[in-house]
Parts: sequence; C-alpha cells; structure tokens
Amino acid sequence: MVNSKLTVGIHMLTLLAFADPMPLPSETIAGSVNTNPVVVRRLLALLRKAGFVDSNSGPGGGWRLVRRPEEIRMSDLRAALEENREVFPLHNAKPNAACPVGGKIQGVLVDLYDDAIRAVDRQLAKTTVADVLTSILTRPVP
Amino acid sequence: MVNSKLTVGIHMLTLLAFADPMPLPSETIAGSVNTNPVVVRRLLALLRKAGFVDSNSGPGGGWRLVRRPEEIRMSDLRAALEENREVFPLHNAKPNAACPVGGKIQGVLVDLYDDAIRAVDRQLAKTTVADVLTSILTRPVP
DNA sequence: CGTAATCATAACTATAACAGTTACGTATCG
DNA sequence: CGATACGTAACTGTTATAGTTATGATTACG
Repeated sequence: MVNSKLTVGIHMLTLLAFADPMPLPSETIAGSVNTNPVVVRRLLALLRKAGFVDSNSGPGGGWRLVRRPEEIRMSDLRAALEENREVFPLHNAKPNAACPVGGKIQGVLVDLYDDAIRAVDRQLAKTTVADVLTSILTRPVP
Repeated sequence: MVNSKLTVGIHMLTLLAFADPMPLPSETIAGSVNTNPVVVRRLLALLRKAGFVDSNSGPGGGWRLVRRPEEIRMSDLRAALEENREVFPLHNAKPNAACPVGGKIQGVLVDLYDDAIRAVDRQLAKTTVADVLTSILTRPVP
C-alpha cells in the first residue's frame, strides 16, 4: 500500500470527464475508486489547487472538471500529486564530504535524476485524460 | 526518508569502481555513504544477486566489482534494487467493477505505466557507473 | 592453532509517507 | 429548517525503508 496517488488521481479525473458536465459528490467518486470520501476530497483538493477541478457544497454540488480533458496531461497530474515528494530521493544523511566520491556524488545524481524525470514526463505528456477515457470506452470487456 | 536505494546503490558501485581492484569492506563503504554497514551489506547482497559485485570474508576481504563499470547501466541498478516494488502502484483496493470507469481503468493504467517505466529505463540506460565516476573525477570542487 | 577482520543474517526498533476513519464545522439548495 | 455536500483537523493503521544490535561463520596470517 504505497503511493497510489497518481492512479487514484487519473481514475477520478477520468470519472469526472465521463460524467461531465454533471458534478459528482466525493461519496460517488469514492464508490468507484473503492476508498473513503475524505481521501477523495484530499486528493481532489490538490488537483483543484493545480486548476483542474472545482467543487461546490450543497445539494446538486460535488466535483467537476474546469479544464477540457484533452488539455490535462498525465505529466501535469504527476507533478500536481507528487508535490514535495522526490521521485528519486537522494541520501538520507549527507554523504561523507571528505571522500572523493561522497563529496561530489550528489551533484552528479541531481543531473542524472533530472534527466530521468524529464524522460518520464515527456512520455506521460503524450496521454491526456481524454485519451484515457477513450481507451476505457473502446476497450473490450475482459 | 524514503527509498534512497538507487542513490545508495549508485554511490556504492561508483566507490567500488574508484577503488578497483582493491576490495572495500562494508564499514568503509558505510563511512562514505554515511550509514550503517548492515544497510550496505543488505543492498550489496541485492547487487551481488544481480551479478555486479562479489564479497569475501576475512582480512583483506570486502566488496569488489565483478563487471566492468562501463557495462553497468543505471537502468540495471534500478531494476536490481526496486525488486518487487512498483514504480507506479495501482489501487490499494480493487476499484468498483460495476462502474464503467472503475471496471476498466486498471487495464489502461498498466499500459500507461509500462510505457512510462520504459521511458525512464531508456534514459537511465544512457549512463553507466563508469560515466558517473568520470563525472565525479572531472567535476570542479563546488 | 588463535586471533582479528570481515561477511551473513536474523531480529528488533524507528521513521515517514500514505491511507483510512471519525468528527465537526460550514455552505448551499430548496 | 433540513438535507446534501464540502473542508479539514485529528487520530489510527499499514507498509517500506532505514537503522541498530547481536550472533555465527569465514578467512588470512602470524
């Protein structure tokens, strides 16, 4: 059980695109994802901060997309949901600066990891929420 | 403090390449990484299983590379160290199969994530332990 | 042989991120 | 007003990783 945020984020936005323009309450979304409404609200709050969704209180309220599904790329979601978490974390404790390797390794790793993350995001940017929804709607029942 | 395995793995193998052909005890490696010798041995045991290093007991023993640094790619290390861990995990609980989205999303995500991981590995495969060591040795002191 | 260096590994504790849950307050519709 | 829904704090549960301690097995070498 670790870090299914991207999975749940994609799931939720795909569901909202499917329901669009009807708003969905977090209870309904949680029913599809199979989790707790509070978890849904927490994650959607991050996606609202990133400008993908909005919410309304009261009867008939709930969550809806505020950007077109074709404009929401998977790389955007990754960035919005990972927040402060590093994809490839460095050392927990600063390595030994007196060691020829320990003293410089982090600088090298930062460059290496930057390139790797750019590669992921280039790939993820090729798919949008609209693409995911289309895949689902055209996919044969298994 | 989460999953610095790849960082530590790269650090250790670079150090072994630097010291090559002299074997280094886990105590020494731990001193450079700034962690505990047992942590070092645990990770190096994974890399031994993957065929990158070997170890010897007794005085003058320790760890050494058994493959040329030019032949050890960062993507190999990622694969050897992540083991069973998923880079992009799916849902914790199976999503609602009765929902049009919930019933098919995982199939779509598996494809999406496969492509993303391949993209990371393609990028990481461009760098070897030898490259990292060269970067360190030629890098100006900060 | 004995001793010191070194690995192998089990067992335990500690930490942090994430997930799940409960609870209560606020907003809004009708 | 009452029902529906969000907002969020606070707490608990779970897991992966990291760190630590301890014990046993190897091995080099005098």
